[in-house]
Amino acid sequence: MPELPEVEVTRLSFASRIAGGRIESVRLGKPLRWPLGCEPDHLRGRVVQQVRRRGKYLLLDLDKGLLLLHLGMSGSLSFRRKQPLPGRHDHFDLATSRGVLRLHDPRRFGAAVYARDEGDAPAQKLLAKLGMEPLLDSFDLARFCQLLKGRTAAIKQVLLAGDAVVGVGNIYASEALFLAGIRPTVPATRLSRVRVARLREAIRSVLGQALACGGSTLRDFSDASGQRGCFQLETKVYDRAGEACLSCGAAIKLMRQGQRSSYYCPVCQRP
DNA sequence: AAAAGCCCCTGGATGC
DNA sequence: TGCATCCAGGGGCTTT
Repeated sequence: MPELPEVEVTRLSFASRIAGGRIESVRLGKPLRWPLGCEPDHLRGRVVQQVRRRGKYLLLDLDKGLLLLHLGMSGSLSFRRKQPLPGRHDHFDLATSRGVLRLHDPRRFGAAVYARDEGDAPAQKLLAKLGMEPLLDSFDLARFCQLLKGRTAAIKQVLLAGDAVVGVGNIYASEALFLAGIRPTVPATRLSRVRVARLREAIRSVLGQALACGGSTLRDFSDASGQRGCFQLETKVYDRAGEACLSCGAAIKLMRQGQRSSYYCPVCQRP
C-alpha cells in the first residue's frame, strides 16, 4: 500500500508527538516480515529522539540505536495517548511516555527492526541499495540518467525496483509515466535525456501532489492520526482501465508487468 | 551483473 | 450461503 507520500504523511502525523517519549514497553503480535532483532524488553527506557524517512522506511532514532519500520502492502500506524486492546491485526506496539505507536498490518509484509546504528547489519541490508530521494534537491538529473543507462528492463520495473529512485510504488509509477508521456514498457536505457528529465519532474510533481492530498487511500490507509488520503480521486490512469484518457479520450489500457498492474494511455504515452 | 519469477499473508470482490 | 479464484499499495531472495 504505502508509497512515499503515505509514509511521509504518516511520519508527519506522529513525529513531533512521539519525540522525547521514553519507551515503556514493546508488544509483539504475530510475526511480521522480519524479527525485531532484539528482546522487546531491551528497548525499555530508551528515548525516541526523532523520526526520519528513507524511501518507504521510517527510522525512529533512539538515544541508543534505532527502529526501522516498514508498512509493507497493508500496514498503517496509529499513535494514541492510551493503549487500546490490540485487534487481530495489530502486530507491534511501542508504548512510550508520550503515547502508543501501533502497527496495524493484516498481510504482515511490514516490519519493525531494531539496529544498533545505521551501519549495523540489519539496517544496512535494508537501506544500502536504496536510490535517490525524489523530493530532495539531490535528486540529480545526470545521476538519474546514469542509473538508468544500461538497463534493458522496462522503465516501470526500474522505478519499482527502487535502486535508482525510492518511494515510487505501483500507483505513482503509473501516474508519473503518464504525466511524462512515457509508455511503461520502454527499456530504461532507451530514454533520451530529455525524457528522463520529464520523468524526473513528473515523479516530483506527482509525489508532491499526493503528499498535499494526504496520500492515497485505496482501501484502508490512514496516517497515525486516522486521517485518510484523497489522491486516489486525482489519479489519471491508475485503476482507470477502459475509461477515457482525460487528455485525449483514448481508452486507458491495463497490462501486467512483473505480476503488477500497469495503466497507461496508448496515445499520450509514447513507446 | 541484471532480469525475471517466486514467495511471504490476509481479505475483499467476483463468479459459479 | 458456500466455495474457488483472482487481485491488492512491497520487496527480498532465488533462479536464469
